[in-house]
Amino acid sequence: MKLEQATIKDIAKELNVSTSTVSRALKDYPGISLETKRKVKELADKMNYRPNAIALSLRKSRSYTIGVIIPEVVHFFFSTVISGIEEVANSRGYNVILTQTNEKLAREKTSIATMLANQIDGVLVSYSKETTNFDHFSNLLDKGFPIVFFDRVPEIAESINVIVDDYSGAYEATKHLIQQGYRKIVHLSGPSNLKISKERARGYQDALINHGLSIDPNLIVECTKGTDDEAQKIASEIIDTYPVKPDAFFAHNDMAAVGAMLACKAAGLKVPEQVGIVGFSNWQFCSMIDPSLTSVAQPGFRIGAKATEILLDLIEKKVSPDDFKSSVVLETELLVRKSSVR
Amino acid sequence: MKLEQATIKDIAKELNVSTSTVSRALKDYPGISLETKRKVKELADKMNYRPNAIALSLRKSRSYTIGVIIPEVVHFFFSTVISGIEEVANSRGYNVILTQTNEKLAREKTSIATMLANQIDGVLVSYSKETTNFDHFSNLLDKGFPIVFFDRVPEIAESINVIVDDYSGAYEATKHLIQQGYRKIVHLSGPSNLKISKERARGYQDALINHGLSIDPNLIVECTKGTDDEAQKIASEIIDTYPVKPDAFFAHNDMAAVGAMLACKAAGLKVPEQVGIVGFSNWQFCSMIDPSLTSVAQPGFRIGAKATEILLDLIEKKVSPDDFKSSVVLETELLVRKSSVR
DNA sequence: TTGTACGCGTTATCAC
DNA sequence: GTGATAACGCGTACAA
Repeated sequence: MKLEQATIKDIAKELNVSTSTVSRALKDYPGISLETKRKVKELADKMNYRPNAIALSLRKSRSYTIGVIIPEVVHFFFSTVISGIEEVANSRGYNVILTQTNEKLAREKTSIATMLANQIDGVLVSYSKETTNFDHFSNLLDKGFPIVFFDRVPEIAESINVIVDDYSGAYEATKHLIQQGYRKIVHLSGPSNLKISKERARGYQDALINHGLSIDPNLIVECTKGTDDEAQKIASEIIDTYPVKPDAFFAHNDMAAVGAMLACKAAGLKVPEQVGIVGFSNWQFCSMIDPSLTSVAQPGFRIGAKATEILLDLIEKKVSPDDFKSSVVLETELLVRKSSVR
Repeated sequence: MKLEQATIKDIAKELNVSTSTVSRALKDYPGISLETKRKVKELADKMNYRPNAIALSLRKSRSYTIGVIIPEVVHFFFSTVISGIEEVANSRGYNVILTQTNEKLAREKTSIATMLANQIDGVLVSYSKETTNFDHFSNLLDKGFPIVFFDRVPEIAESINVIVDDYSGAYEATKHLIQQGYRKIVHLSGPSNLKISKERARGYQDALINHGLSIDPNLIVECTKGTDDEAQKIASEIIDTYPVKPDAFFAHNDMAAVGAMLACKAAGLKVPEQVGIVGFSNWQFCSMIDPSLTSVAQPGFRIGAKATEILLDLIEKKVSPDDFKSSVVLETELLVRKSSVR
């Protein structure tokens, strides 16, 4: 159990020098004889000495650890973001400590608390669906604690945000459907308290208007859960009961798009001949399903990487919070596949 | 930046008592007057005091943090495992620090090293595809450092392993194909240095033999990368060039199964009428593709949860390593869908 | 009932 | 060129 890691003290004792000498020798400080330096380094190597990061943290009040708070790990987009975070943090010598909130506000708060107790240097956050009040974040921001939000970002003045251009992603997707000749386009939207949902809906609406189509409020339906089952039910109902049959679905995520596709198949509607479908996020399965699903790709890895770079720069004072008055926006990319081309 | 967290010292000064008194009052130690206790707690509350976990770690040489080393985060199975780990660790008051190796041995070694420097109490490992030598783990095990392996486990005596019953999962999958009347069953296997690959291949072979079929070595093909592209190429080649046409594919993972499915479609073969297909892992997309994919479900969440329970029990000395002479094996479940039923 | 002193591992500061 | 000491925040054996 006890790892019995060698300490600077052990080396000092063995060599009959002081701990300070050892410390300096190891760090190539000036004013240490080459001879001593050599001996110390040699022994350190032999004893497999590794500085105790905890002791360093205590001394410097810096842990070289950042926290990550996300709603869910089992999620293609978020896991991709984590991958980007991991990559950058690792290459810059930081550890990543992770918690998922499972979309619970309470969990979000306790996570922050324990992370702070662990002296993390900063935190990356995508908040839970339950979160509507941001005091637990603003308190920290006011004290100058480094926080970078990504994807799900609060609409408060002090926050530093990294997001994708949901508006233009949705705009391009809708425009694509229109250009393919679809006219009655349903939008399966996300939870309306999330800014990303609003932006996607706005992009959808503007695309319609700019192409001379009118907005039919009946064709905008909220899918709160975002699962394929839920979307399938909703889409089936629209197909069965609406007087004017829709000829396309633009879903706020890929699961919902699949739900719509299944509903079409069940109703005997051919995709893409009769109904066009576009999703959002470009999950792995998009290219595997039949017909393959057109989707708006979000650069998850880059979001994670960018957010981490900013956070670490903040921590290391290479940039100031004032440099981020407006959100950092990364571009989406529409990947056209079979589900929307006729 | 500086969070200026209140310390025990601040409270002591404010109240004109010693730090030890404060410490004891906060922990309800005997021999503290109710009055003092009340005052201390009140002020601690007011100052929003949180014990500094780093200082505690240093003092107790216990960090209440466990490390997790996995090949990839963007992976349905592994992210599910992480979720299970997170859940249990969190509920028992431990932090989780995460690194992905991207299947690189070098990364695996440095990860372990930095985690140790951070005084983690134990580590959960699923090793990289490059790892063939386990000295960097056995060294630690020999010193009694708690490690629990999951999914990809080393075949060394001292290791504590949590795995799924790959053998029986593969056996059942193959048996199912046979019972559905398929006879020329191809096995798209995984990298042969992974034990899980060997076990799955063994289950496949035993099922054939026990049902009176012979094993054709030509029908066992290794897919090292495990991507759908790779599998598609391999499957196409088999379909095109083999004298005896295969009528089923049992793949070591779902991606490969999808590759096989695409290859069949490209060759004009109907699934499941002419060719049956079964995958492994039950990724989310299995139910979304058409035809839906029969797959062997691995209880990822439970693997993560179980491995973490064991690790924490080891750390807290509730169990001894000797209690785990043999691997902990969790059962798989064959989820029959359309791709294998005619 | 409370305070003093020390140690966990490291480094900055001052002294020799 | 090297050593002694204090400090980071906390818990605890020992004193009072």
